[in-house]
Amino acid sequence: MSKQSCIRDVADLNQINRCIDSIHAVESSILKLSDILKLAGNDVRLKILFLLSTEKDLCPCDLSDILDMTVPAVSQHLRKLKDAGLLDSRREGKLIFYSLQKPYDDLLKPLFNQIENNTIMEVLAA
Amino acid sequence: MSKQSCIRDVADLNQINRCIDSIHAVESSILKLSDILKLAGNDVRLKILFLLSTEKDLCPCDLSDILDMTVPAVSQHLRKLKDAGLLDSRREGKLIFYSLQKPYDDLLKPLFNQIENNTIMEVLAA
DNA sequence: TTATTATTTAAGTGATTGCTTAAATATATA
DNA sequence: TATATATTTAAGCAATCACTTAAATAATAA
Repeated sequence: MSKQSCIRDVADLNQINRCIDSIHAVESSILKLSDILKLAGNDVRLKILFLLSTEKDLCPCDLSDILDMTVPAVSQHLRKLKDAGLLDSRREGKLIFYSLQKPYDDLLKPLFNQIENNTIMEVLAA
Repeated sequence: MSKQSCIRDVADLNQINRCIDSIHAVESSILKLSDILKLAGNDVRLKILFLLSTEKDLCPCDLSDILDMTVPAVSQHLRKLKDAGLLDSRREGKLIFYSLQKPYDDLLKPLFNQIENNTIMEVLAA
């Protein structure tokens, strides 16, 4: 309540208060999820996540070849995903292999399913 | 094939080619989805989408009150979502009501379910 | 008409993004 | 050791983001 931005008397205060409560209840989940989606909301990173949802692991070098990008560019994306906890990494000699953390795999799976069935395009065509 | 960025002989060419093919097959879906996730990857917009997944519709004025934000700030977020086709709008007198387009509701629902059950936090705790 | 209200649009701004190139680090091999 | 390879880090930069404030539109009411 308090400072409303509009002075309409048509406002459904029930609805507004319900919404305020609803958002308040999930605030931290929303913040967490929006951080994850921000990372996934980049085509290069989404490709990396998509690939790692089926491949066991990949190194920056592989990804540079696959995505046809500069190695440092790939590395910086991997760093972001790693820092946010989406990826795991393990060293094997000169190579460093990145893999997708299970919980995030579960989280993103429904989206990737839509990609693989190409339902994304169909569903969003209308 | 062609220009590889690393000269390792350890590379699993089968894997790399499989990945290249796999990405190529879903390229346009990935681009589409990353655009959507980029929009959802902002806490204000994610809140708007979340609210509209349960509320029939809301006006900028409502959202300004609910989210405790300036009306123009809200309006500009709504514009982005509308431009991308995620939202519909209908005028009713002075008010303009925004609602979530069904296909996107379906797409986002699995994520919102995890939010409402607060499984997001639990699942991603480890 | 004029005034009020709801919304959008526009301009300005500081912060962030995603690349580039060059340099630094780490590991393996000769 | 010295050399080569894989990766990261750093600096620089144009582009984008998300807000702010002020002005413009649109619809209603006096």
